[in-house]
Amino acid sequence: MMRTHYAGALRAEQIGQTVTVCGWVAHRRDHGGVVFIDLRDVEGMVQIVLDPSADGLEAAKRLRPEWVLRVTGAVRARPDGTVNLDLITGEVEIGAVVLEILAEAEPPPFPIDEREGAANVDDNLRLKYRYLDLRRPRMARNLRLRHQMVSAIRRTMDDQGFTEVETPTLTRSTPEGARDFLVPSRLQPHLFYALPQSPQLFKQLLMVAGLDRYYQVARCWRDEDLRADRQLDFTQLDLEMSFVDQDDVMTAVELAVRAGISAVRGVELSEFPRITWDEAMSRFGSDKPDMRFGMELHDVSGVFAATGFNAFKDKAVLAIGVPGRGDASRSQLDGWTDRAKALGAAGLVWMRVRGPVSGDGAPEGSVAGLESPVAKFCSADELAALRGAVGVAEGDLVLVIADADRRKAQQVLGHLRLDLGKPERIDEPLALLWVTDFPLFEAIGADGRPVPAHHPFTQAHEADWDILEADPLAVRSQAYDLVINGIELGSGSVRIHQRERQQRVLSLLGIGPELAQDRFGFLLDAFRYGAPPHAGFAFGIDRLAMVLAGETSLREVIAFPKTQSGGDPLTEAPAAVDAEQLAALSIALRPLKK
RNA sequence: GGUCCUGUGGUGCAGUUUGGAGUGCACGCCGCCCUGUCAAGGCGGAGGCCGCGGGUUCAAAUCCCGUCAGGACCGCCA
Repeated sequence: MMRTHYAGALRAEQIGQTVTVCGWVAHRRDHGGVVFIDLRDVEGMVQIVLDPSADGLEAAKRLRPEWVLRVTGAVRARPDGTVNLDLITGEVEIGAVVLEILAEAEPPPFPIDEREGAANVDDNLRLKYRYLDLRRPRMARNLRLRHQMVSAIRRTMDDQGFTEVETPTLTRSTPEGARDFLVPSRLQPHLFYALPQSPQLFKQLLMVAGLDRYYQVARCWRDEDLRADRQLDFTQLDLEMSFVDQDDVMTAVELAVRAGISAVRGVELSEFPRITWDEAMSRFGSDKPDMRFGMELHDVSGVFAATGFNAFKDKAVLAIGVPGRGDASRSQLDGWTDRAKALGAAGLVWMRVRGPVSGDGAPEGSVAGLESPVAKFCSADELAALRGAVGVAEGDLVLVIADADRRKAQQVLGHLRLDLGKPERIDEPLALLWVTDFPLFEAIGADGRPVPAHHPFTQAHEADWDILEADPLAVRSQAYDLVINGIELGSGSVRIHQRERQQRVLSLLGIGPELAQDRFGFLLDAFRYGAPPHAGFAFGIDRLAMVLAGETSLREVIAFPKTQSGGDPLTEAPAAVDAEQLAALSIALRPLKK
């Protein structure tokens, strides 16, 4: 047996025992006659003392940070006045009798401890030496937090009667909408597997198979550009249930998410509120609203219905009030205007609330107490009505976006709302909510076909099937998203389990019977044999862990993540392969375009 | 595909706006001293392709162009 105790787990109870611990040298403090070593292992740190008479004293003087040691000695209480309350093990120390060097170490390329000024190491360097980065408290803590969260979620799924089933990672393309990662087949040259964007079709087949309640902690792949909250490969809690409605799924998911949060935060959240997609867009300009703060959108189109101001005339005119930002500088205002334009708006109208609607106190040039470059184009009645609708007070700022396209105006203003109002911390407080009644289709594509908002297996509202072909954009779906602090955690839907309806939707999407049969005929075939009504959900394990860890990047909760350009500085993936490997796959590389 | 930020001894930064000697801070590293420290302390020392390439200039870490890498965002990701 290499050790008897974890170094970081020693407490006053062990005083008097002789123990053997193993770990890494965190610090060495050499006082000449006596040497202190902080020995770190997975549980924490403990102080090793080499007294002037100790056999290991000479060896201890050679020690450097990150050397690996095995130390045997007696746990003893620290002398009066030397207890270290900053250390959990700070009441005790080990008087070393045997000190064994298991491995020497070169100085690490960056500090392992996260003392002030050394916490922010370049991402590239951290990832190149990820095994050292993972020794640091932040990452060690995050990986454990993630495990505890997933562990609690798994227990909750088990308690609810779910069966975990693994599905293939070498499969064929699923119609999720993102680019597939392709894997060439050696046994069948010129054919390709695709890595799943989700186990969508397999879990529906498991419902046909009568499994009733399936879940999986599933690895998924999407070949799209990365973001702070998007990785090429990521993990979902994927689930599907038979003979259920939307509420049943939401309840099951909510239990799992709340258990995960409880496990790492120790808080029991109450039931998540639900709002419809239309309400989310109208009030927050986003289908994943951050509900931790107000600054809701106000539709003031009616106020300007007959305005003489052309920028507002015959447009959807939306406004938000920004509390206390009436003192924003011109360059800040210009910056937000640039942001609005970058997001596709024609411009941004700002108004400083400088005084009362009428009477004294309003500065020169203001109308209805509003100071703005465009105030002179609007009537006092219009601006007074605007103030009333937005509900601002003196010292506030009003931002107005006008656009012929109401959705675009909502989205732009929704972004500005986040830019100006989002709380600094990503994880406090926690505000989760359901967004329901997504439209079945989000737009009409360039080919004249509707574009699915979720995926083509999503059930429409029962009452809306009549207008599927006639007015597709008005069709509501039985699809629902879960949102945490303005981040989309996951989405799900009631599925179409009727073969005829499925073919209607596919045909509307321009996927004819032959193409449908070729791409997912196996699902349509399965529906011939008695498909139960079913519904499901999937949410991002990485994203939930990220928020609960208080991190703003997925990289901080993934052991070996990719950079923004999709590379791994540690393994240097992706990499070229041997000509022989390509030949075995019957693949020839074409020259890169300049 | 696009916009923006960053790149300076091993690490984290300042210096770049207004061109003038590789100047500075903290940590780390190496050596010596030191018996109660805990981010120990004291004394001494080493360490630089200012990401890379080109241009402007008498002179470039600093200005310009390109490029690479990392990051944030838009497009994309149902």
